[in-house]
Amino acid sequence: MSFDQQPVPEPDLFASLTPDQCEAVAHVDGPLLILAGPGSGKTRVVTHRVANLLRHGVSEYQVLALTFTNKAAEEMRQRVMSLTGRRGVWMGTFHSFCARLLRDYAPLAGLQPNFTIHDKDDSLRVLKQAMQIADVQPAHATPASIANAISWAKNHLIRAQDFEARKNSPIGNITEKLYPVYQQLLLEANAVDFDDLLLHVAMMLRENESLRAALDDRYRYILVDEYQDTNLAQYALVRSLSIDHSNLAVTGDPDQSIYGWRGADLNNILDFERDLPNVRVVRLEENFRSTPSILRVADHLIMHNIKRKAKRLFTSRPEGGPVRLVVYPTGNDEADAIAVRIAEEIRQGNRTAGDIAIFYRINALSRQFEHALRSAGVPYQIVNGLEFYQRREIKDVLAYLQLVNNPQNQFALLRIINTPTRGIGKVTIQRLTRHARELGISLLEAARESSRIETIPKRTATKITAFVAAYDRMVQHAFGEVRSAIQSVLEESGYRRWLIESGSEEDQERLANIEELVTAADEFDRQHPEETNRLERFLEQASLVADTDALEEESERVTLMTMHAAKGLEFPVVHIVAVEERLLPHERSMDDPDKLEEERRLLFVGMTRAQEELHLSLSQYRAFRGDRRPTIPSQFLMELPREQMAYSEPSGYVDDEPDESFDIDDFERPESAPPTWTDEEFIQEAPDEYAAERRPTGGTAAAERMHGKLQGGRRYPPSTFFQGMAVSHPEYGNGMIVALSGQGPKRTARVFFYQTSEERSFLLAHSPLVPEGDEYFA
DNA sequence: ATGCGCCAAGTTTTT
DNA sequence: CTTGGCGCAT
Repeated sequence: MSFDQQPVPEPDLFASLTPDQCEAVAHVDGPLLILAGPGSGKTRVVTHRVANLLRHGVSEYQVLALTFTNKAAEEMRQRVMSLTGRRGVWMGTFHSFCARLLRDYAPLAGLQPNFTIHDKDDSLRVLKQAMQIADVQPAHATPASIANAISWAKNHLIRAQDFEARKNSPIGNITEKLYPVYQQLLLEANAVDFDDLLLHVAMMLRENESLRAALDDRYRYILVDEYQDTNLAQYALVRSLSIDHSNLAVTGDPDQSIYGWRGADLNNILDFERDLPNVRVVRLEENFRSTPSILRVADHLIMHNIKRKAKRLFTSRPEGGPVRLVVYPTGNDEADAIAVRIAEEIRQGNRTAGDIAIFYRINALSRQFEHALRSAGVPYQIVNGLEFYQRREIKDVLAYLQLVNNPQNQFALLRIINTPTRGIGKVTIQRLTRHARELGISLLEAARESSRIETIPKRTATKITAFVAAYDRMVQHAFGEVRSAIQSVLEESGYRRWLIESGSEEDQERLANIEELVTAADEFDRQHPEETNRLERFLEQASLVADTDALEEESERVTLMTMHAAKGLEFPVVHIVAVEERLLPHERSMDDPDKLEEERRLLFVGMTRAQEELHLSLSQYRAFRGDRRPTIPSQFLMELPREQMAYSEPSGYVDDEPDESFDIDDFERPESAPPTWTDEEFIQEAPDEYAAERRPTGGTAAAERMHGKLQGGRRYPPSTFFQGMAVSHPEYGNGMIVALSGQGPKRTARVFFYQTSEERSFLLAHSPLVPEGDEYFA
């Protein structure tokens, strides 16, 4: 093909791209590795490249783009759409792609096309049933740990029949027994779990060369995003589709690999060049997102990792303010102070709520921040674990729909046969199950003929028959709009009436959630008017949504989420909280050097989400399992260029047990980082004698204060307090702050006390005032 | 069969 | 501080 015949790339695809970016966008045939640092415009490059492919005459149906989240896929789809006006490119998650493929070729995996996708919760139920059937009562393995082992095996393409326990592995031995039983149960229910989606498809392609070749031919150009997070099953899948046409382009960053725990293999990206012939490698190292100070701190941290490809991050953005590190007395103080700071920033018009995000290591930490933000009147959204589709009432309704779609799904049936309660109890279910197994029929079929089962009393059989009749009426609505299918379920099952009549506050909320589900169905109906298997698609979508998919980017709310969920996002202001040992790094990752490096990468990912401001914080004490425990600052903090950061410690906490407590200097500090922290809040707020003590010895004095050497110091930083705040005083009881005045050490609060109905003023730096509810922790 | 209440346990990250 | 699981009483 001569140059002249190539369509000339229209300038807009390459305009305002760096030379490196252009190189990646212009690449057409052959394998391509894009090593993209954080904020390097990766999505832009990928979408422009897709547009460029289409301009080169590649059919949109020959392009397959695999992402990690639906959200990322949706964003790409939008951008390609606006660049080219075309919609036919398959963009989606690995899991949704596999689900679709598996529906087309279900029999090859021993399934029917209407199979149900189980989430983790469902899988655990299946596993528990498997334990009953196999009659094992593991003493040293929890169901969750066995589920983990099975998941691990599946991610490594080890099927039930191939699984062999390592010697002396108790969990391994139990898994060896249970994995086949578990798998058999899934198969009988015509169901798969998350990992099966990948496993079945990978195996199908491995064992069926003609199918593999056909799909390889169909998907000529494959793009994989976040390649550093792919596991063996995903790797096998992608590789088997790029043998005859190895136009495989992957983007990723080894420093952002944070899913090792779920089987992601960093070697997939580290060895990519070795793995494919003639790989073109493009490095995107210029960062367009963060200020230099943020980037330096992140870079300093990640340099402590051994397993990485050296990479240099640079930016031409303006310097910006220093990264802040703040130490609070307690986790509540931390949450309150951050909430108050955010409220203030918004009030002053410096930021909008949507500019700001709070990241934490574990979901459990979200609570206190939620609470604090609510008290401060700041709108927020949580991207979080107990998400919508996990709620009981939603899962109940979905179970009805799943049974409608897949009558073999005994797990769905077990969930709803007595929900709402209709007099079909444990014993009856046992009898039904037994009958079903003896005759080799499904549980639903057994229920259908319950009147002919001798062990079941007539009265009970009548109830079962009524249930089956209701079910049959639901099925009649299965093929139209999803909305009417749900409405039919709600009416016929009596679920709606059940909730209405209960009258409890909680159930009213459930009702509202169900209405929300109806709305979601409505929307789905509108978006997929011509879809034939509508209900099935709706259920599939419901199973495969990710936490982050629910994130509303446009909404003016502060975003709370884990650092894992933050991947791929960016915010002008980022707070990373609870940077403490056992939390970050997490205690279960501290012993293993590889896991420790992953924790470091996780913090790196969190930091590099920040565009303009980055705040790190921790507390000396944190509530844990009910009681309060002293914390240890994260070892990662000792790896930061602290001389370039703003350190502050808004309060001198008095500590009874100095030895066990917090000492930020317990760790080695690089020679290049003398402790000359700028301490803005300290200078502003602390009495002079503290400052005098601090200067000559720097961080040591700070550490001493953390040790509680300063007797009689205040417990709460003045910035904790705000107007309207409920406070408590040991002498006067509970009250509310009606006014605040003065600055720094002279900051004064005027408090109205309920008991005495009088107002008093306090110098906050010295008063025993505490936020209401915290008085017990003095 | 249901429902309440107690006790125990366990809490990383997620498609 | 929560959730789940189990046992007992109705």
